[in-house]
Amino acid sequence: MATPQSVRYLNAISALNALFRDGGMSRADLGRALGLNRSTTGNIITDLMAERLVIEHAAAPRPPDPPRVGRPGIVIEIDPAGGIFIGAELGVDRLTVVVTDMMCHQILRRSVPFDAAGRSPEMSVDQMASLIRATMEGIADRGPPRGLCVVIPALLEGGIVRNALTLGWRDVSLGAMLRERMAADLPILIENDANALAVAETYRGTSQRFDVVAFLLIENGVGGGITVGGRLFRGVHGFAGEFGQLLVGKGGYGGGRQKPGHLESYIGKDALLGRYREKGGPANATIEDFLTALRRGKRAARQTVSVWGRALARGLVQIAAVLNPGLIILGGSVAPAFRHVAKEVERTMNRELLETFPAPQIELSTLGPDGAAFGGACLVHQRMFSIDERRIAQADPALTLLPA
Amino acid sequence: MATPQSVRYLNAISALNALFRDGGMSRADLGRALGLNRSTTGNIITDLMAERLVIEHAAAPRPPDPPRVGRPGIVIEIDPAGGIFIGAELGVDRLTVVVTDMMCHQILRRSVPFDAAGRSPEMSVDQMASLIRATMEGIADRGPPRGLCVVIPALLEGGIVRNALTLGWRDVSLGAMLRERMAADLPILIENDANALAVAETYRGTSQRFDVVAFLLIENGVGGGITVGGRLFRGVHGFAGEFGQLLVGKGGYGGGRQKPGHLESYIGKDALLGRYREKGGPANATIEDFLTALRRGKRAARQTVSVWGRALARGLVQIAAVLNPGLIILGGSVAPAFRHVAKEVERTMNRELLETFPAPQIELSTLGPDGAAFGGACLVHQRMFSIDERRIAQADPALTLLPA
DNA sequence: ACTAGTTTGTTGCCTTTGGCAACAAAAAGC
DNA sequence: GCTTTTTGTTGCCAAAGGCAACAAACTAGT
Repeated sequence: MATPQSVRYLNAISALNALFRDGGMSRADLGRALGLNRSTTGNIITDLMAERLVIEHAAAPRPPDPPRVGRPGIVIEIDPAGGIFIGAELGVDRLTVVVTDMMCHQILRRSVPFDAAGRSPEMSVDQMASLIRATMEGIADRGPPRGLCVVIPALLEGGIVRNALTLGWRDVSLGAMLRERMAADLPILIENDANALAVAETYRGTSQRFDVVAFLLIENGVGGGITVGGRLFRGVHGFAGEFGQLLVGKGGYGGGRQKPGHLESYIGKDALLGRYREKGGPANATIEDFLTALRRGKRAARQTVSVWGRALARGLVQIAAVLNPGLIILGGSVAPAFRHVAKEVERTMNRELLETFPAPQIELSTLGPDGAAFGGACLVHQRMFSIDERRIAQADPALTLLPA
Repeated sequence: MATPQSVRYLNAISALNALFRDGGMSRADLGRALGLNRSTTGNIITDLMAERLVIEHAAAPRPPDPPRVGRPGIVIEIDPAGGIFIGAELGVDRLTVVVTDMMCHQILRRSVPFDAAGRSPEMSVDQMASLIRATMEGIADRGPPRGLCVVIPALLEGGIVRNALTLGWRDVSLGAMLRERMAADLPILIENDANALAVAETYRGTSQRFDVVAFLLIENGVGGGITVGGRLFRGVHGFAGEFGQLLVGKGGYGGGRQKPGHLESYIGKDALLGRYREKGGPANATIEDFLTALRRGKRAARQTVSVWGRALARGLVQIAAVLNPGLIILGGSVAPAFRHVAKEVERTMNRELLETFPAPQIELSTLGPDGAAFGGACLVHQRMFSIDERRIAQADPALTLLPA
């Protein structure tokens, strides 16, 4: 169902996105960009200002690079103090909170060491909640929190942690636990780490160069996320993009927890280091040691990375064949090894794919260790800037977020 | 940009879809289903009747099963004579045309033998065009043609046939050729056969039981199509779902054209029959012969299908891991072999996928040899019943299709 | 310095759309 | 036959966008 009010909602969201994407501009320019009348645009801006979503740029900057004739417009921009978005990552050994402003620029981060194995889920969530609260203190001037997204390395199903191998959690009602501990009107999302990173990447390269992008996260385990038009593709149960389960052979080097044949057991950290040892690498080498050895051209590392690259290429071919993405981004602590096999991997992909089939571009993630938490903030931001089908059906003119 | 007229467009499309999905009903019932006022619903129906899209059911049927008190409503339904949709398949050895009514029910089909190898693309398209024209004769009483979709076993890119191995076509501007030969105002689509079959399946089981469905087409080559919410997922270049390129091993039984390791070279018809011969099957066995031998429990066939099933299972695992579909449908002339390995395949999938990962349901396609052409008709139908973003931006109140 | 020309933001009026209330019509139940 | 219930239609209202007009603010040229 749509009502005359739905039109305003749709146009307001479009206006907000145009300002987010293309930066501040005058009402007249915005109207032209959206194909709306100046008067209509003016009304929309009035509404958005009432919601503290946009603001008139105080000191109108005087240098119009191509000198434009006529009365200069008042620049409208996303209100930097219109609110904040909070992303929080609950990792195996670290809690990280990232706060972004309305432009989704990071304005604050906190990170503390953490030992998931040593405490119950309840205690972990308590610690996370107090870290979030502590982080929010002192930035009340940036406006109200518009939402929170907790990111966790786990298979999720509707706010419930089905299985978090690295944390040792099973069937934990994380959503309900967070709801109890946070303000009642705060929208709360929960997301898988690979998915959050995938969204973070589309926010980084704001250009959104490709409609379909796959993100491959290579740590101990191997996960992934798929974005279509910048939004997550989740599959029926939310498990799409679990690339670790791709079959790339019959064996693998998993340490028992991983299934033989899985991409995970070929290119994951455990597998890589296991094979490294086998080839003569030091017994207790870390991934950083391995990468250093690679840069120095050590033989054991070179041999190891070559096998690693072949398995990776096979996995990437599978992803390309199914999704036809424009870009595949590699992330996680193991991903930097790709530099040393890039040419080989690309050659393999072009060989294995049909000649008429365009192979995707492969890139390394440029996100740092806060990437997942930042992705969480992006997800809440995205939610606010996206059209909510349910809102179209309402005659409610308020543009505020729905409760989670 | 949205205007007050966009609201009418959105609501009219919703009404049309409700009538298509749930069958005829009164204005009052429709209004309740959509959450719209009775008066608004009445206005929308007036508009739709003017477009010959819906009609008042002539003889109001008198048996209200749960006897309802009050004035009985006039049943509104999709106008069966409101127009026709044409799907046409250009196969290797057959031309098929299927015509459906506004409810997307097949009302006519024609199929003639054809020899693609023996003639130029121009001649082939000529023959197809005259078959379509001949089919349309004599059904003018069903209303105007609302669109045509030509289905072809090829890699397509924006109306251009990039590569049709089985037809021997390369870089043929099929779209332009059809445009020349058909009425200027007829919307024309061109689609890959596997994609058309995928859409046909979602139209068959109108229930649309799952949001994400993968269709695997197993003929000589192996292709596929992916639907999300009933609509095709195409990837950046329109090549998503090219499952034939999945890597399931190192060898395979391709006849030179197929690449080693590809799913295609393991489970395609050529590969299957090649392996069948190797295991002692008759030298010139057809796929039908093979399936008969299977039903009769012949040893060579049983051994062959067992290997075939293992490769298939590996391919299905890849699809499940990437897409997390609720259902994978197997189609094509080789698909019936699945019955003999169903249990084994499902066991393998459950073994290879993580326990928390829900394996998709696997089913055999129930579409007959006209399935692809029918899918073409479905695609045009779907196009008319879907919201066109471009239309929202227009203040044009007419609901007719855009030119292709 | 001054005028002409251009662009901006706002205001009033019109059209389209959906919601609401009222009404006659048509059926069931008593 | 009368009451009750439901349907489809008809005015009237509010909300939204388009259009035209206007004052304001700035550039360019004289």
